[in-house]
Amino acid sequence: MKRVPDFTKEQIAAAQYYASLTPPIDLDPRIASLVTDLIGRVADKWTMLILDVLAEKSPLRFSRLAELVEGISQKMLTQTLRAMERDGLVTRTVYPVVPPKVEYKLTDLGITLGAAFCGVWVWAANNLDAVEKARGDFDQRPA
Amino acid sequence: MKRVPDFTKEQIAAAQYYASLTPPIDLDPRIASLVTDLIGRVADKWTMLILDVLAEKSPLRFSRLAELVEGISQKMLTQTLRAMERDGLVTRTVYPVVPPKVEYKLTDLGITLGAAFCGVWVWAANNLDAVEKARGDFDQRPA
DNA sequence: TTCTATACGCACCAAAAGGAGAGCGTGAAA
DNA sequence: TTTCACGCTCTCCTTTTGGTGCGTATAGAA
Repeated sequence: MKRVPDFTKEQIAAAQYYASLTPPIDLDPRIASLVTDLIGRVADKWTMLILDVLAEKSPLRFSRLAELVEGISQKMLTQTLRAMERDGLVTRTVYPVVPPKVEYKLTDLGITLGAAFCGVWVWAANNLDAVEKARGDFDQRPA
Repeated sequence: MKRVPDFTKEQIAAAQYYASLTPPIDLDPRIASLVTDLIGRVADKWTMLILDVLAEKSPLRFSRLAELVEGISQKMLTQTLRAMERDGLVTRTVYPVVPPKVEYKLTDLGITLGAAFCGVWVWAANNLDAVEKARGDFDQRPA
């Protein structure tokens, strides 16, 4: 995630090769659309970022999360955490003390999703320069 | 992607184990924020779906893409394709014929991004039931 | 001559996302 | 007695997103 695991280029290449060679298994279109929906839900900026900080440090209280997830508003934090809880990605534990104390923690499901996203973080970190260059070239181009 | 490659549970587990054990490499925060932005750009519903169909079939003309990416409007298709082109994920080739013919094709960069997202598709396909169950349980819970 | 196919750009509008800020309950500290 | 901490919720309000429909250029077919 923000910590980039040291997959070697060989490992990444192998994974890509693997994916490219695998014969397509076409899913039941009903399932495919459910998967698509789920991806839409889960491939969300704030979800990814929260997943990231919770993967690094867990459990975390609400206010601590608000500090660590840079730029998130209270509203979005609450909203996203609720959705993640509903999807079974985090647990929410309320301690009946005053002032209130609530702890958030990744479930096993959440951890595996974090691992799955890891590939995208790695890609982004590795290809940042390429993307920036592409953008520069594109913007330079005549209309 | 929509075709689910047959990673075994063991391979996925290995990848997760790998990611969990890797010591954190904290990035330059400036880079981290760029990566975050890039993720936000790229982890978009339509981008992922377009990436998906282009990974399966390429090159594709605009109107063919519009048919294959279910539910996308012309406007969103144009917009997303332009952004992807700018980011260096697809190439756009215009044939000066009439009626116009334009072909879109993934670049190498686009292909590797598709491979990176593959993990998320696999996760979604594998954990669809778990998520649905979690949602059911959550919705059943008393307020 | 009229019609069609193609890949858009543009203007308009409705809906949704998301930010800012106020309020709330309560026990302990000052 | 006032203040503060914490984790929210609720109410505005602005910004963004995204859909719809119309216009356009032009060679060839009918």
